[in-house]
Amino acid sequence: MSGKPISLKVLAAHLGLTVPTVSRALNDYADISPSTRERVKRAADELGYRANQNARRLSLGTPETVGYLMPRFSSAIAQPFVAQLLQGLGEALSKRSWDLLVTHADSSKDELNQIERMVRSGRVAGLVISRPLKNDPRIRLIQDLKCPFVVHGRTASCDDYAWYDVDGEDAFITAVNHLVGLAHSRVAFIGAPLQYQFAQDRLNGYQIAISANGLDVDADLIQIADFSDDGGEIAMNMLLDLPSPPTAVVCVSDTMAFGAMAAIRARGLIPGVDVSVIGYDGLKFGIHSNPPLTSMAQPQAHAGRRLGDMLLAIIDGDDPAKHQELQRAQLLRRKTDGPLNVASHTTVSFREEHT
Amino acid sequence: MSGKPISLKVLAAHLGLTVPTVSRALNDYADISPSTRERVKRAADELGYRANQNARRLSLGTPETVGYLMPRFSSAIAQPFVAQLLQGLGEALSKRSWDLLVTHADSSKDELNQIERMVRSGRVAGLVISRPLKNDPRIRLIQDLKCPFVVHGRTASCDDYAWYDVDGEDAFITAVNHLVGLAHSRVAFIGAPLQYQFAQDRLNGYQIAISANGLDVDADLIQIADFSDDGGEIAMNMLLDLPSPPTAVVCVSDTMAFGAMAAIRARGLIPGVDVSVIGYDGLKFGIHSNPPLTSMAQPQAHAGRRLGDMLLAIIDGDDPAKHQELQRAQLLRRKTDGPLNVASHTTVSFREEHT
DNA sequence: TTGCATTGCGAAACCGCTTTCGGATAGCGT
DNA sequence: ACGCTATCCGAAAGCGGTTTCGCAATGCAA
Repeated sequence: MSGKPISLKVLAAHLGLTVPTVSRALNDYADISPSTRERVKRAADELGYRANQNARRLSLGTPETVGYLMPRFSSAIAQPFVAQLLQGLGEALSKRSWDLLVTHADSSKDELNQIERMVRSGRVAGLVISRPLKNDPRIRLIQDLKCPFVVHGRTASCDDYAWYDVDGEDAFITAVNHLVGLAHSRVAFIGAPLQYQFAQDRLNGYQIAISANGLDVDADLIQIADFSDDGGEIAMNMLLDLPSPPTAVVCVSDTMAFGAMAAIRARGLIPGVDVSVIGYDGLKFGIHSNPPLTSMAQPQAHAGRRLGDMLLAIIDGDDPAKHQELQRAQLLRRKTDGPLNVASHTTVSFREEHT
Repeated sequence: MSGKPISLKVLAAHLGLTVPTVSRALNDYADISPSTRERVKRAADELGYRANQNARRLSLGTPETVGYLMPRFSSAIAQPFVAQLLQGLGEALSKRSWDLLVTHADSSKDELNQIERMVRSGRVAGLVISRPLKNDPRIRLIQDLKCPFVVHGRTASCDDYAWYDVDGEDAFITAVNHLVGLAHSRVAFIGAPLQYQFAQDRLNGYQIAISANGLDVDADLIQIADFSDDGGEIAMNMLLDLPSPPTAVVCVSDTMAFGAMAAIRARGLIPGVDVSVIGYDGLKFGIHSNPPLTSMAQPQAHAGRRLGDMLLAIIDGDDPAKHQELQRAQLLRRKTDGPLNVASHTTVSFREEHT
């Protein structure tokens, strides 16, 4: 079980057979007698033979590997989903013993170069990308390269490729409806730059739900900021400085929601009492925030598994357009969604009159 | 720039040269005239030639790839460091355009099988593993396989291989000293199962510091639990149920500390006021916990970079034993380390007298 | 016994690239 | 004119597998 890898050649010599025969025996070809097939397999086991994958893949013409491009984060806090996604992806791929290659790029340009190299050099048979922009250059490039891929998320036009996404529009309708049901009428939105499609989808859901509930879509209540906790904090401060501040806010991510809560607490207000907050991601950490964050939850490991399965199917020849999955997010109630607090509402109005 | 990859053969035909000549031109061999070398490189650029890596690696005899084994987590909350570590690893490897393979195993047995397959099949030229046990079977296996590797962490005897670790003993001495400096005399320890070397190291630091400060090492104040937030909560409850509970506690991870804080708050006590808490990891999220968690911080991306550099050096032939790095953790003060609170101390004593 | 299909394996070619080796051409001195 | 050394490139072999093809040995029927 130790030492240097053993090649097919020495295995064959050991058995008194030729290399191709042993190869076919191991791969269950019909033209090898059952007896020698068994003999070969037993010997392979005993010697601990493992086919050299570089040779095998060269011959097969496929790398049996897919690549994952780690998203470039503005804030380190946003990364917890990566490990779970990778785990799910790995599970799906390991069913066929494919490999998972992970890369990270510092700039968008780097990223495009990396993609081009990975596929043209035959390193990967498919790609998974996360968090696409509305019009994502990576997708165009990968399509040009005719490389199978799946997108974790969607772009503005997403009819001709495979994707797995959580329905952000639906989730924000759910979130807003929930808050309106708690008697809130001034519900704000804290979003990320709209170049990200997910940011746009969630904003759409927000606006749809606001209108559907007979409320006004007040542009002041829509704050777009950096996709980070700091961004959330800044956005929330803008909202609280409004003449007529919101009594509830929905945020495009838990991370931004954490920042928003910091801003709320900094003014002596209590998230979930004075201002309700709903995040998005359902991070486990939310249990430990102050107070525990209500959020729209989504299963990341499941996303990884689905993405892996879809990609393999497409590599096998499936039509990518047939593989489009929209998952619904679940409202995960913790402690930051509360009924409209009339007292703090008037306090706010009071403050408003004196500024 | 599009379509199917272009092979060396068609490049050569395009140039009216032979395959080996083109290959050597691209690889800067001296026996190729500068003029044809330039001509070849220009043509390669224009046609977007990329050497097929499977072929190249087969010929070279090295996969130019290293593998990372994702740790198996008892709790999904424990994963945030993975993304940063991978990012750092990727950076180090990309300097030589090596690849990073990531795998995940469900069981320890699976993990050993995966390791064995990865190295014997020539998929990776080296391995990185995280969080070793005191006597980790993975390390023995990898050594048997004669595969270069680096460990993120250490085992009980760690003289003969390469590792990068944060000095947990030192960190806990720092943490305990800090708390004692705040007048705490009953400082507890919340730890993970001692099969993990890091858990042992941190416990050692705790015990050393307690003794060095002239305090008694009280076995009741040492709680070992599952390495998760729930574990931390259970452990803290045990401590608070003690006849004479601690006024401060150090935890082997931020995650466990979050759980501990939940237990503290559940009793109407305030972390950092009634009971001080110091975590370990310095997670960004700690800013948003209730209250913000004081922690022993360590830079994970830096760890990844160093691990990558070390592994490459070892693959190049360096003596693994020469590559052993101990990083110091920094005390990151936030809000859970406070001076001994006499009021709550007596409250506790009061409670104690009446049970 | 001959004839014919089956069975079971070896021979050869190939995947795309690298590297060693040898030979043709050019450049130089004499 | 000759020989000699450099210079530059082509020929061939090899990395470790897979796959197509063909042939020898066996089985069976006639």
